[in-house]
Amino acid sequence: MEKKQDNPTASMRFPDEIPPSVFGGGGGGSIFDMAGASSCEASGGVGGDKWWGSLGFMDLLGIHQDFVAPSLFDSFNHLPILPPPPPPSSSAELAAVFHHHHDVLSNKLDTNRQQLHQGSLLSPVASTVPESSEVLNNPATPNSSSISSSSNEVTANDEQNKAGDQDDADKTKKPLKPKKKNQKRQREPRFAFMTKSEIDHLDDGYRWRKYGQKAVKNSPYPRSYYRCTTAGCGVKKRVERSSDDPTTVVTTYEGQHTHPCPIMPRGTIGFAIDSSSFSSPSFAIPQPQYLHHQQQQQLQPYIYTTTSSNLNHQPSFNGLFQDKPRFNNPNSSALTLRDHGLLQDIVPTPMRREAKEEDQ
DNA sequence: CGCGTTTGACCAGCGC
DNA sequence: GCGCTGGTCAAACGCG
Repeated sequence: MEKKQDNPTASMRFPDEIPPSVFGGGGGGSIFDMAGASSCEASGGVGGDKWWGSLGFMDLLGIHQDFVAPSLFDSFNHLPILPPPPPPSSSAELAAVFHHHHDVLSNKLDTNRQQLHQGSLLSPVASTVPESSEVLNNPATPNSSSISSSSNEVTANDEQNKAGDQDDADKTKKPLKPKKKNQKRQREPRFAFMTKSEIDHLDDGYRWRKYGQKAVKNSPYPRSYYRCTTAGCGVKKRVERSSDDPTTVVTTYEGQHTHPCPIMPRGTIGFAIDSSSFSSPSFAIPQPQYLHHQQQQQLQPYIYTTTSSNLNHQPSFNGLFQDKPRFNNPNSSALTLRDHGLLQDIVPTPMRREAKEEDQ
Protein backbone atom coordinates (compact mmCIF):
# COMPACT_ATOMS: atom_id res chain seq x y z
CA MET A 1 0.00 0.00 0.00
CA GLU A 2 2.97 2.23 0.28
CA LYS A 3 3.16 4.54 -2.63
CA LYS A 4 6.24 6.40 -3.37
CA GLN A 5 6.14 10.05 -4.00
CA ASP A 6 8.51 12.61 -5.21
CA ASN A 7 8.01 14.49 -2.10
CA PRO A 8 11.48 15.17 -0.89
CA THR A 9 10.28 15.70 2.61
CA ALA A 10 12.00 13.48 5.00
CA SER A 11 9.85 11.04 6.77
CA MET A 12 11.02 12.35 10.06
CA ARG A 13 10.52 15.77 11.35
CA PHE A 14 13.54 17.80 12.09
CA PRO A 15 14.22 20.93 13.91
CA ASP A 16 14.24 23.82 11.60
CA GLU A 17 17.90 24.31 12.15
CA ILE A 18 18.67 20.81 11.18
CA PRO A 19 17.82 20.04 7.64
CA PRO A 20 17.13 16.49 6.74
CA SER A 21 20.13 16.63 4.57
CA VAL A 22 22.28 16.16 7.54
CA PHE A 23 21.42 12.56 7.21
CA GLY A 24 22.60 12.34 3.74
CA GLY A 25 25.69 10.32 3.36
CA GLY A 26 26.92 11.40 6.67
CA GLY A 27 27.60 14.73 5.11
CA GLY A 28 26.18 16.56 8.00
CA GLY A 29 27.97 16.96 11.20
CA SER A 30 27.62 14.62 13.99
CA ILE A 31 26.12 15.68 17.18
CA PHE A 32 28.25 13.28 18.89
CA ASP A 33 30.19 10.25 18.31
CA MET A 34 29.30 7.98 21.04
CA ALA A 35 31.85 5.59 22.21
CA GLY A 36 30.76 2.12 22.84
CA ALA A 37 29.82 2.51 26.38
CA SER A 38 26.98 0.55 27.74
CA SER A 39 23.79 1.28 29.45
CA CYS A 40 22.25 -1.80 30.80
CA GLU A 41 25.49 -3.53 30.82
CA ALA A 42 26.81 -0.22 31.79
CA SER A 43 30.01 -0.47 33.62
CA GLY A 44 30.88 -3.81 32.32
CA GLY A 45 33.76 -3.67 29.97
CA VAL A 46 34.14 -0.02 30.32
CA GLY A 47 36.18 -0.02 33.38
CA GLY A 48 33.38 -0.57 35.78
CA ASP A 49 32.78 3.06 36.22
CA LYS A 50 29.37 4.17 37.19
CA TRP A 51 29.16 7.29 35.24
CA TRP A 52 25.77 6.31 34.08
CA GLY A 53 24.21 6.45 37.39
CA SER A 54 25.67 9.70 38.42
CA LEU A 55 25.42 11.71 35.29
CA GLY A 56 22.47 13.06 33.50
CA PHE A 57 21.91 13.07 29.86
CA MET A 58 23.49 16.39 29.30
CA ASP A 59 26.39 15.32 31.36
CA LEU A 60 26.80 12.45 29.06
CA LEU A 61 26.73 14.79 26.20
CA GLY A 62 29.31 16.89 27.79
CA ILE A 63 27.02 19.79 27.89
CA HIS A 64 27.52 20.46 31.48
CA GLN A 65 29.44 23.59 31.05
CA ASP A 66 31.27 23.24 34.26
CA PHE A 67 33.21 20.41 32.80
CA VAL A 68 33.58 21.42 29.28
CA ALA A 69 37.08 21.50 28.04
CA PRO A 70 37.54 24.31 25.57
CA SER A 71 39.20 22.13 23.03
CA LEU A 72 36.59 19.60 23.38
CA PHE A 73 34.23 21.18 20.99
CA ASP A 74 36.41 22.72 18.43
CA SER A 75 35.19 20.47 15.72
CA PHE A 76 31.61 21.24 16.30
CA ASN A 77 31.45 24.00 13.84
CA HIS A 78 30.01 21.86 11.18
CA LEU A 79 26.95 21.25 13.20
CA PRO A 80 23.79 23.14 12.88
CA ILE A 81 23.87 25.92 15.32
CA LEU A 82 21.08 26.16 17.74
CA PRO A 83 20.21 29.59 18.93
CA PRO A 84 20.14 30.25 22.62
CA PRO A 85 17.28 28.39 24.13
CA PRO A 86 14.39 29.96 25.89
CA PRO A 87 13.75 28.91 29.39
CA PRO A 88 12.33 25.46 29.70
CA SER A 89 8.63 25.42 29.77
CA SER A 90 8.85 23.49 32.94
CA SER A 91 11.36 21.59 34.89
CA ALA A 92 9.14 18.62 34.78
CA GLU A 93 9.11 18.76 31.08
CA LEU A 94 12.80 19.05 31.00
CA ALA A 95 13.17 16.23 33.38
CA ALA A 96 10.97 14.09 31.29
CA VAL A 97 12.94 14.80 28.22
CA PHE A 98 16.20 14.44 29.99
CA HIS A 99 15.16 11.27 31.47
CA HIS A 100 14.16 10.04 28.15
CA HIS A 101 17.32 11.18 26.53
CA HIS A 102 19.30 9.60 29.20
CA ASP A 103 17.52 6.36 28.71
CA VAL A 104 17.98 6.40 25.06
CA LEU A 105 21.51 7.47 25.24
CA SER A 106 22.20 4.73 27.63
CA ASN A 107 20.53 2.29 25.38
CA LYS A 108 22.51 3.46 22.50
CA LEU A 109 25.74 3.31 24.25
CA ASP A 110 25.07 -0.18 25.25
CA THR A 111 24.12 -1.05 21.78
CA ASN A 112 27.17 0.44 20.31
CA ARG A 113 29.33 -1.29 22.71
CA GLN A 114 27.76 -4.55 21.81
CA GLN A 115 28.21 -3.77 18.22
CA LEU A 116 31.76 -2.98 18.80
CA HIS A 117 32.19 -6.35 20.26
CA GLN A 118 30.45 -7.83 17.33
CA GLY A 119 32.47 -5.79 14.94
CA SER A 120 29.33 -4.67 13.32
CA LEU A 121 29.90 -0.99 13.53
CA LEU A 122 31.63 0.09 10.45
CA SER A 123 32.16 3.71 9.93
CA PRO A 124 35.39 5.07 11.24
CA VAL A 125 34.05 8.53 11.05
CA ALA A 126 31.55 10.07 13.27
CA SER A 127 28.55 11.32 11.54
CA THR A 128 26.21 12.66 14.07
CA VAL A 129 23.03 14.51 13.86
CA PRO A 130 20.43 15.61 16.26
CA GLU A 131 16.93 14.75 15.58
CA SER A 132 13.61 14.22 16.74
CA SER A 133 12.02 14.18 19.97
CA GLU A 134 8.56 15.34 20.16
CA VAL A 135 6.56 16.44 23.04
CA LEU A 136 2.96 17.02 22.44
CA ASN A 137 0.82 18.26 25.20
CA ASN A 138 1.40 17.06 28.65
CA PRO A 139 5.05 16.76 28.31
CA ALA A 140 5.46 16.47 32.00
CA THR A 141 3.10 13.63 32.32
CA PRO A 142 4.18 10.77 30.22
CA ASN A 143 1.27 8.89 29.00
CA SER A 144 2.63 5.70 27.73
CA SER A 145 -0.76 4.27 27.17
CA SER A 146 -2.06 7.16 25.27
CA ILE A 147 -2.55 5.12 22.21
CA SER A 148 -5.32 3.25 23.69
CA SER A 149 -8.02 2.59 21.23
CA SER A 150 -10.67 1.67 23.67
CA SER A 151 -13.81 3.52 23.11
CA ASN A 152 -17.35 3.01 22.18
CA GLU A 153 -17.23 5.91 19.90
CA VAL A 154 -17.45 5.08 16.28
CA THR A 155 -16.11 7.61 13.90
CA ALA A 156 -17.58 8.45 10.59
CA ASN A 157 -14.50 7.00 9.19
CA ASP A 158 -15.18 3.83 11.01
CA GLU A 159 -18.64 3.69 9.65
CA GLN A 160 -17.30 4.29 6.28
CA ASN A 161 -14.73 1.66 6.63
CA LYS A 162 -17.15 -0.74 8.09
CA ALA A 163 -19.47 -0.18 5.24
CA GLY A 164 -16.65 -0.72 2.90
CA ASP A 165 -15.55 -3.72 4.79
CA GLN A 166 -18.90 -5.24 4.43
CA ASP A 167 -17.92 -5.90 0.91
CA ASP A 168 -14.73 -7.37 2.05
CA ALA A 169 -16.22 -9.17 4.94
CA ASP A 170 -16.14 -12.30 2.92
CA LYS A 171 -12.45 -11.86 2.72
CA THR A 172 -12.29 -12.25 6.47
CA LYS A 173 -11.24 -8.77 7.29
CA LYS A 174 -10.58 -8.16 10.89
CA PRO A 175 -13.22 -6.22 12.77
CA LEU A 176 -12.64 -2.57 13.00
CA LYS A 177 -11.63 -1.17 16.27
CA PRO A 178 -13.43 1.95 17.27
CA LYS A 179 -11.02 4.61 18.22
CA LYS A 180 -11.40 7.76 20.13
CA LYS A 181 -12.19 10.82 18.25
CA ASN A 182 -11.43 14.34 19.23
CA GLN A 183 -8.60 13.06 21.25
CA LYS A 184 -5.31 13.80 19.71
CA ARG A 185 -2.80 11.18 20.21
CA GLN A 186 -0.22 12.25 22.64
CA ARG A 187 3.27 11.40 21.85
CA GLU A 188 6.09 10.76 24.15
CA PRO A 189 9.22 12.73 23.73
CA ARG A 190 11.21 11.27 20.99
CA PHE A 191 14.84 10.84 20.69
CA ALA A 192 16.60 9.49 17.70
CA PHE A 193 19.97 8.08 17.10
CA MET A 194 21.85 7.44 13.97
CA THR A 195 24.13 4.53 14.18
CA LYS A 196 26.52 3.14 11.72
CA SER A 197 25.56 -0.43 11.78
CA GLU A 198 24.75 -3.34 9.62
CA ILE A 199 22.26 -4.43 12.16
CA ASP A 200 18.91 -2.81 12.00
CA HIS A 201 17.54 -3.68 15.35
CA LEU A 202 20.22 -2.97 17.83
CA ASP A 203 20.16 -4.76 21.08
CA ASP A 204 20.01 -2.16 23.77
CA GLY A 205 19.31 -4.42 26.65
CA TYR A 206 15.59 -4.00 26.69
CA ARG A 207 13.23 -6.48 25.27
CA TRP A 208 11.35 -5.28 22.27
CA ARG A 209 8.48 -6.72 20.40
CA LYS A 210 8.08 -5.80 16.83
CA TYR A 211 4.57 -4.73 16.10
CA GLY A 212 4.80 -3.27 12.70
CA GLN A 213 6.80 -2.54 9.68
CA LYS A 214 6.20 0.02 7.06
CA ALA A 215 7.81 0.99 3.87
CA VAL A 216 9.36 4.38 4.13
CA LYS A 217 8.67 7.01 1.60
CA ASN A 218 11.65 7.71 -0.59
CA SER A 219 13.53 4.92 0.96
CA PRO A 220 14.05 1.37 -0.14
CA TYR A 221 14.38 0.36 3.45
CA PRO A 222 11.40 -0.37 5.64
CA ARG A 223 10.81 1.10 9.05
CA SER A 224 10.24 -1.25 11.88
CA TYR A 225 8.21 -0.49 14.95
CA TYR A 226 9.07 -1.97 18.28
CA ARG A 227 7.46 -1.79 21.66
CA CYS A 228 9.01 -2.58 24.98
CA THR A 229 7.62 -5.92 26.05
CA THR A 230 7.71 -5.11 29.71
CA ALA A 231 4.22 -4.83 31.11
CA GLY A 232 3.19 -1.29 31.69
CA CYS A 233 6.07 0.12 29.77
CA GLY A 234 4.91 1.89 26.72
CA VAL A 235 8.24 2.75 25.29
CA LYS A 236 8.43 2.38 21.59
CA LYS A 237 11.11 2.70 19.09
CA ARG A 238 11.34 2.91 15.40
CA VAL A 239 14.20 1.56 13.47
CA GLU A 240 14.93 2.48 9.94
CA ARG A 241 17.88 2.54 7.70
CA SER A 242 18.85 5.76 6.12
CA SER A 243 18.18 5.77 2.45
CA ASP A 244 20.98 8.19 1.92
CA ASP A 245 23.44 6.19 3.84
CA PRO A 246 22.44 2.56 4.01
CA THR A 247 25.10 1.98 6.58
CA THR A 248 23.31 4.24 8.95
CA VAL A 249 20.49 3.05 11.11
CA VAL A 250 18.17 5.62 12.57
CA THR A 251 16.65 4.52 15.82
CA THR A 252 13.99 6.67 17.32
CA TYR A 253 12.88 6.10 20.87
CA GLU A 254 9.61 7.32 22.20
CA GLY A 255 8.65 7.30 25.81
CA GLN A 256 10.35 6.42 28.99
CA HIS A 257 10.97 3.04 30.40
CA THR A 258 9.12 2.51 33.61
CA HIS A 259 11.33 -0.29 34.69
CA PRO A 260 14.95 -1.17 35.04
CA CYS A 261 16.76 -2.60 32.14
CA PRO A 262 16.11 -6.31 32.14
CA ILE A 263 19.67 -7.01 31.19
CA MET A 264 21.91 -5.81 33.90
CA PRO A 265 24.87 -8.07 34.20
CA ARG A 266 27.59 -7.49 36.69
CA GLY A 267 25.22 -5.73 38.99
CA THR A 268 25.36 -2.64 36.99
CA ILE A 269 23.44 0.35 38.06
CA GLY A 270 22.79 1.29 34.54
CA PHE A 271 20.22 3.92 34.08
CA ALA A 272 17.57 2.15 35.95
CA ILE A 273 18.08 4.75 38.53
CA ASP A 274 18.06 7.69 36.34
CA SER A 275 14.58 8.50 37.34
CA SER A 276 15.77 9.25 40.77
CA SER A 277 18.56 11.28 39.40
CA PHE A 278 16.06 13.58 37.90
CA SER A 279 14.06 13.99 40.97
CA SER A 280 17.07 14.46 43.10
CA PRO A 281 17.56 17.98 44.25
CA SER A 282 21.20 17.62 43.38
CA PHE A 283 20.44 16.87 39.85
CA ALA A 284 21.19 20.01 38.01
CA ILE A 285 19.38 20.27 34.79
CA PRO A 286 21.67 21.96 32.38
CA GLN A 287 20.55 24.65 30.08
CA PRO A 288 18.26 23.01 27.64
CA GLN A 289 20.36 23.83 24.66
CA TYR A 290 18.56 21.23 22.70
CA LEU A 291 15.15 22.01 23.83
CA HIS A 292 14.75 25.57 22.93
CA HIS A 293 13.00 25.21 19.68
CA GLN A 294 9.54 24.66 20.89
CA GLN A 295 6.58 25.34 18.78
CA GLN A 296 3.07 24.67 19.69
CA GLN A 297 4.15 23.00 22.86
CA GLN A 298 6.21 20.73 20.83
CA LEU A 299 9.76 19.97 21.61
CA GLN A 300 11.61 19.54 18.45
CA PRO A 301 13.20 16.23 17.99
CA TYR A 302 16.87 15.73 17.88
CA ILE A 303 18.98 13.13 16.38
CA TYR A 304 22.14 11.87 17.77
CA THR A 305 24.33 9.87 15.64
CA THR A 306 26.61 7.20 16.80
CA THR A 307 29.16 5.44 14.84
CA SER A 308 31.63 2.76 15.35
CA SER A 309 34.56 5.00 15.05
CA ASN A 310 34.64 6.14 18.57
CA LEU A 311 33.71 2.84 19.87
CA ASN A 312 37.34 2.26 19.55
CA HIS A 313 37.88 4.77 22.25
CA GLN A 314 35.78 3.28 24.86
CA PRO A 315 38.18 3.74 27.67
CA SER A 316 38.61 7.36 26.97
CA PHE A 317 34.97 7.82 26.55
CA ASN A 318 34.31 6.29 29.80
CA GLY A 319 36.89 8.36 31.46
CA LEU A 320 35.56 11.36 29.78
CA PHE A 321 32.37 11.35 31.64
CA GLN A 322 33.48 9.65 34.66
CA ASP A 323 36.45 11.73 35.41
CA LYS A 324 35.24 15.20 34.89
CA PRO A 325 38.16 17.12 36.32
CA ARG A 326 40.29 15.88 33.51
CA PHE A 327 38.40 18.13 31.26
CA ASN A 328 40.30 20.96 32.65
CA ASN A 329 43.54 19.53 31.59
CA PRO A 330 43.94 20.38 27.94
CA ASN A 331 47.32 18.78 27.91
CA SER A 332 45.97 15.48 28.80
CA SER A 333 46.52 12.97 26.09
CA ALA A 334 43.50 11.20 27.27
CA LEU A 335 41.57 14.32 26.76
CA THR A 336 42.82 14.55 23.26
CA LEU A 337 41.51 11.18 22.63
CA ARG A 338 38.18 12.07 24.02
CA ASP A 339 38.30 15.28 22.25
CA HIS A 340 38.28 13.61 18.95
CA GLY A 341 36.27 10.76 19.94
CA LEU A 342 33.09 12.06 21.34
CA LEU A 343 32.02 15.28 22.73
CA GLN A 344 33.50 17.19 19.95
CA ASP A 345 30.35 16.50 18.15
CA ILE A 346 28.00 16.86 20.96
CA VAL A 347 27.88 20.45 21.87
CA PRO A 348 27.13 23.28 19.52
CA THR A 349 29.77 25.88 19.10
CA PRO A 350 27.91 28.59 20.93
CA MET A 351 27.79 26.43 23.95
CA ARG A 352 31.41 25.76 23.77
CA ARG A 353 32.21 29.39 23.65
CA GLU A 354 29.96 29.99 26.50
CA ALA A 355 31.74 27.37 28.43
CA LYS A 356 35.03 28.88 27.56
CA GLU A 357 34.00 32.22 28.78
CA GLU A 358 32.79 30.83 31.99
CA ASP A 359 36.01 29.03 32.56
CA GLN A 360 37.91 32.20 32.10
C1' DC B 1 2.87 -23.44 24.52
C1' DG B 2 4.77 -19.02 24.92
C1' DC B 3 6.88 -15.48 22.68
C1' DG B 4 8.33 -12.89 18.84
C1' DT B 5 7.88 -11.79 13.84
C1' DT B 6 5.42 -11.01 9.60
C1' DT B 7 2.14 -8.70 7.08
C1' DG B 8 -2.03 -6.73 5.34
C1' DA B 9 -5.58 -3.84 6.95
C1' DC B 10 -7.11 -0.10 9.51
C1' DC B 11 -6.98 4.55 11.42
C1' DA B 12 -5.69 9.42 12.24
C1' DG B 13 -3.44 13.45 10.92
C1' DC B 14 -1.99 16.50 7.56
C1' DG B 15 -1.58 18.98 3.26
C1' DC B 16 -3.52 20.24 -0.96
C1' DG C 1 -13.20 16.38 0.70
C1' DC C 2 -9.68 13.59 -0.76
C1' DG C 3 -5.43 11.34 -0.99
C1' DC C 4 -1.20 10.33 1.15
C1' DT C 5 1.53 8.82 4.86
C1' DG C 6 2.86 7.39 9.43
C1' DG C 7 1.57 4.59 12.99
C1' DT C 8 -0.95 0.71 14.97
C1' DC C 9 -3.58 -3.54 15.21
C1' DA C 10 -4.02 -8.33 15.20
C1' DA C 11 -4.31 -12.80 12.84
C1' DA C 12 -1.25 -15.97 11.08
C1' DC C 13 2.90 -17.93 11.38
C1' DG C 14 7.58 -19.48 12.98
C1' DC C 15 10.66 -20.96 16.40
C1' DG C 16 12.63 -22.88 20.56
